[in-house]
Formats: sequence, C-alpha cells, structure tokens
Amino acid sequence: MTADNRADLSPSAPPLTERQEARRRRILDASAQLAARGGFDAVQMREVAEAAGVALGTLYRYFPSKIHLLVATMQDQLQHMHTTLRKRPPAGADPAERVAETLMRAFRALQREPQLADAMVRALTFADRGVSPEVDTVSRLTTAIILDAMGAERPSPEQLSAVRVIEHTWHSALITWLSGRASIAQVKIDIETVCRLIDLTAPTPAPAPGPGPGPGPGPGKR
Amino acid sequence: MTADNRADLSPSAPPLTERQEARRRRILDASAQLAARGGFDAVQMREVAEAAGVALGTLYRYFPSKIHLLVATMQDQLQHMHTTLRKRPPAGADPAERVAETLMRAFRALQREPQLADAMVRALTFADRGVSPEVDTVSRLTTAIILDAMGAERPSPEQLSAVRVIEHTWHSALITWLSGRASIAQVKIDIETVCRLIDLTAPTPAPAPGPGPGPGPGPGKR
DNA sequence: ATCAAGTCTGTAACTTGTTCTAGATTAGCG
DNA sequence: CGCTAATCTAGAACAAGTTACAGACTTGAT
Repeated sequence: MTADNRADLSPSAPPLTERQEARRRRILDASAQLAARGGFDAVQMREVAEAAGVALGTLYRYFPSKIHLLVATMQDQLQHMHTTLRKRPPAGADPAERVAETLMRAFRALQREPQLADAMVRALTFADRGVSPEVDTVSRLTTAIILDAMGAERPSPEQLSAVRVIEHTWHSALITWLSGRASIAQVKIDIETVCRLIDLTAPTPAPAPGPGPGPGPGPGKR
Repeated sequence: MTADNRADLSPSAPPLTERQEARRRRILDASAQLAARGGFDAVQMREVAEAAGVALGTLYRYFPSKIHLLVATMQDQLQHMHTTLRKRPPAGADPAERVAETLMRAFRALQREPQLADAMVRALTFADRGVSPEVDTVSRLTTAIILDAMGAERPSPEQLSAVRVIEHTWHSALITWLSGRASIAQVKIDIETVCRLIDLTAPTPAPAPGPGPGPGPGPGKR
C-alpha cells in the first residue's frame, strides 16, 4: 500500500538514496538469513557485513549495534506478519478468542523458524535504554496487531492495560519456549488464560460479575 | 539459620569444603556489589574474580558463564526476599490483593537497587538452553513466593497457569521499567490487572469435593 | 565539469567473555 | 609424614562486538 512505510518507524531519519535503501535491505536480509540458520550467536557482525556486501564500518553506520540490527530485523518481520494477518483476519466470535487465535498463528509462524525467533526475541529482551525507541516501535506494532484482532478501535485505558499484559505474557512465554523450559501446549494454555482478561475488561454496559456472561452481542464488534 | 540451603538448589552438587563455600560467597557478593554499582555491563568477569580474591579460572569453575553467575546471584537475592516476605506476609483480604501487594513490595525492593535488578533480570531473560536448570530454579522460587501470597497450598492446574501468566507479566513489566519504557505507575497497573486472573481461576466453590483442608483459600480469612 | 562534504571500504586495534596451560597449593588417605 | 588427585593461581591466547582511521568513491551544488 503505502510506498514509504519507514516514515512512521523513524520519523526523524533523513531520506535514503536508492542504493542506500538497497544496502539496508541487503543487511536486514543477511541478518535474517544468518539468524534463521544459527540463532543469535550466528549473527556475527563481520559475517553480516560480508554477506550483505558491505564494509563493517558501514554496517555499524546503519545499525549502531548487533542489538539494533536484530531489533530492526524484528520490526521487518513483524510488518510482514501484520500485513499477512490483515489479509486473513481471525474468525473467532469474541475478542478473546480472536486475539488468542491471532497470537497462536503468529506463534506457529515463529515455530517454523525457531532460530530466527530466538535471535530476535533475545535481542529484544536484552536491549538496554539505548535501544528504547526501536524496541518501542516493535511494541507498538505488536499492540496494533492485538488491537486489530480485538476489533477495538477506541480501546479504553483498561483494555490497553490488558493488551500490555497480553504482550508481556506473549514475550515471556515465547522466551520460556525458546529456551526449552515450556512446551508448546503450555504456551497455548498461557495465551488462552491471559486472553480471558479481555472479556474482563470489555466495555460491557451491564457488567454481570456472575458466571458466563455468554457470547453476548459485544458492541465492540468492529 | 538453616545450615545448608543449597541442597534444594542443586541436589546433585558435591559437598563443598568450608573454604570453597567461602569462595562461592565472596564471588556472589562481589557480583552483587559490582552489579549494584553499574548494572549488567559492570559485572566483568576479571573484576569479579579480582574483587573476590580468586583467579579467573576458578571463577569459571564455580560459574561457567557470566549468565550463570548472575542467575545464581538472582537465586541468592530471591531467597533473601522470600524469607523476608514470610516474616511479614501480605495483609490483603483476597488472594489477588495479596499477590499484587507482594509483587509490588518486591518491586519496591528492586527499585532500591535498580542496577542490580537490571543485571539480574537481563541475565535471566538472556539465558539460553544451557542455563535452563538454573533459570528454572529461579522460576520455582518465584512461583513459591506467589503461591505463598495466594495462600494456595494445593493449586489447581488453572491456578498454576494463572501464576505462570503472572510471572510472565512480572518479568516483562520489570524489563520495560528497567529499560525506561514504562513508568512505575504503569507497572503497578499491569500487576493489578493480571492479578485479576486469580479471582477468575479461583477454585469454584460449587463442586467442592470434600471439606476445604486447612486455612484454604476460602473466604474465612482475616 | 569541478569542488566540497559526506559516505563507503579495508583493515587494524581495542574490549571483554571464554578457554587453555603449566606450575603451586590443598585435601583426603595410608 | 608422604603420596596422589583434585583444586587453585597467574597469565597467555582466542573470539566476537565495537571503534578508529586513511584513502577511494558518490552526491549535490555551482
């Protein structure tokens, strides 16, 4: 759709020439490829530079650290996923279901490239203050994906908090799975558990704290 | 107090002599001190070794990597906190309140040494498969603290899932705070939000198979 | 086309985690 | 005490992220 989808990622960046854009792309592709092969450790700056046909110094000019590079790689992949998900939105009846379905779909996508997932997620959680803006962009992308799945266009503060908690769970569950401390089944359960918070914070006009409010005609249906 | 509180942490470890125990302690103390001063980056293996009065090779014999060292430091601190918390248990009326209070208390403790917290949490989330057993120990300690606060002695699978999600949120919220992307107030809100899951998964009073044993999570507390 | 400023390349150096080695020390045992 | 195996020390060496720098190449304005 929009030709320049970098604008909203780093609004203060100067425009890049065509060759520079191409370099940037080659670097990101090399990074993703090396990561997919051997995970975080396999993304070695010298190798990325060589694979992208670029000098080491140039690589560092584009991405000031390995963490920056991998977080940028994650931005890239997330945008892929977002557009893919928009094409085939989740079909669940209520928001909680749809969010859980969306996250599990994303999760299965990551399963296909576990090493790449490992590299990206490790970089994300290891990032320190110096990478905050970039990490924040990733967070906003994730939030957008979840809100899309909920169908909430004007989320309440409560809902935003629930979404944050869902993101927390999503990241952390991913980590435990990647480091072999949780099974896929467990991740699924955790995702579904946390998604219940969505129903809890739904802007229901008549909140019946009793059992099963049923798949009521949610007004937030898009 | 307890003479040997290492037994339950690494049951397969051979017994250490007194001098070895002392070395281990010096190393952990040096680690915590350096971390408290300058965070993850300030914990440099050469400096830890020197501060602990130990050769570099010896440090690596006790802790096979910087990550192992910092995760062990976290175990150490967590145990401190657990015993402290047991002395003054949270006073809230229902489980969710008590858990939220406990976590916020722990959070305030971390606030006092943000750099130390940074070092430990970063190590924890950066740990790969090779550190799984140690990370798992930390996870179990955290779980124990939360279950203590809930007052759940025989938690249901549902409750365990909720606890896992709470832990996910706790870790991830901590990270966002440490990297300056979330305020303390926001962390508080997220913690309180996720703690609502506890009420949601409370053992349904209806199908009570037998009398609730002991001071169970029943309403009679206080 | 030409010049100045900015960018890219190739390479070496520096930093810090990790490994390795040879010799000194210690622990346990007869 | 004297022996043997394990442990500890000091220091060099290696690996990968990061920085520095001199010279070649682009770019944009005149």
